[in-house]
Amino acid sequence: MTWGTPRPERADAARNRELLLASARELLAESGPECLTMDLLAERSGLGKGTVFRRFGSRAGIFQALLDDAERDLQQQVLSGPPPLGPGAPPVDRIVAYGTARVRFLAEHHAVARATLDGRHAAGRRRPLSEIHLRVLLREVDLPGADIEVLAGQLAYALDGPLLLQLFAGPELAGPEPTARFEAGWRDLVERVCGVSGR
Amino acid sequence: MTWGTPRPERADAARNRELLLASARELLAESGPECLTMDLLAERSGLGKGTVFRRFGSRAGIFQALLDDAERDLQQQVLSGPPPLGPGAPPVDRIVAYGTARVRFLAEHHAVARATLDGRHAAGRRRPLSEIHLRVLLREVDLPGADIEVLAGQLAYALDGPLLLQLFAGPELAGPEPTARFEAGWRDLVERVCGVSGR
DNA sequence: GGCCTAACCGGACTTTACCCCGGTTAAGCT
DNA sequence: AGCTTAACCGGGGTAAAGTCCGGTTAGGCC
Repeated sequence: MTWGTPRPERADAARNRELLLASARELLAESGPECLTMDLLAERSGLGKGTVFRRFGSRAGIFQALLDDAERDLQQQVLSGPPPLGPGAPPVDRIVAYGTARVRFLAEHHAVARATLDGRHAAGRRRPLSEIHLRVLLREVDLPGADIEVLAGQLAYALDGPLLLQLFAGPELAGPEPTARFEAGWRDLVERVCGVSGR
Repeated sequence: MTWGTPRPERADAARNRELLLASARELLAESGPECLTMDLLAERSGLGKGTVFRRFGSRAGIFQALLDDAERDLQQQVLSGPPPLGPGAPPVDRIVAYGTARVRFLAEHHAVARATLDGRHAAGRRRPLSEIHLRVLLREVDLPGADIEVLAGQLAYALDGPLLLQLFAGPELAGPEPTARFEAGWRDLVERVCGVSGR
């Protein structure tokens, strides 16, 4: 008898989870991440504050959950969408396509992404989705002597870091101009790292 | 008449600044970053809480100031130390050497670096020192068609990100084993990006 | 259907970052 | 030295995150 899932989530708990996420999205759309407080979220959802913390652990945890939810779409496209983002294209092309998609994703959700870092009890840093996908794709490229684990981490941060910094600095310069530059920069970086022969 | 420096820092203010940084270092050494509260720091320094906030703006600001101070040493070595970290070596060698130095720096100061991110009013994200140095050095390498600004940002985050994530996860696995792996990974990445011909 | 227990819920409580503003003092000029 | 003013200092006040524990309820088992 194996305990893969120690206990299924109770039905009311799951309902409250969805309710809280929905309220959070509402508040976020109305007045931005700054104004989303735990008390307000609890009141808006008609629940107690203890419940909010039980579900998400911390303020940052809420934003993390929101971001995870949004990321699932991207993940689906990567796993089973059309190439070159999905399976079927050469790995280097897929890596480049992933970067483009990721840049757009971050540009769209930068407010939430930023808020996941907030707070003293920040949601335990997890290895980002990007790193896992990159690791898989990099293995398919012929890279003799490379430490794939480390390289995947490096590229994942090379992708997210500068863009987020940019989005931190200027509130709303998420226009097409700078993001296009990041997309081109990513393509260039990947081709340098993988060599043009990898495709 | 130019106002390069709008006003020199008042003598008492400068004294208090040093006093506060010294107290902060003490508290940090005694009981770790978690226990450093603004009230405690003010009391320990014999100053008011308002003064602490005036100097540093926020809790994260204190850690930022501490980190800046430590970074100045590294900066000195880069600007005027012996090669290959300092001037006089081929640019690619200097970039590799910088990575090694940076990895060790982060491993040593990871607690403070992490705390820099804490708090809702995090110290306004600045472009890290790494990015500026890398930009200068990359310009000296022949990289046709590269967007140096973007590339410098990418490499700066490729250097800091994975290491910090690692240090976040495990409290004290800052041993030589993982850092050596990051150092090797950095060398490999730089050589791939710059081509072996760049040196 | 009734019981048992573990998980859940609420909301009062504590802690802590951050704000504010009246009183004080350093620095420069005459 | 005396004056002016801008900057500094103190510490009480506020808001919001995170904790705790007694009461409640869902879901499995007989």
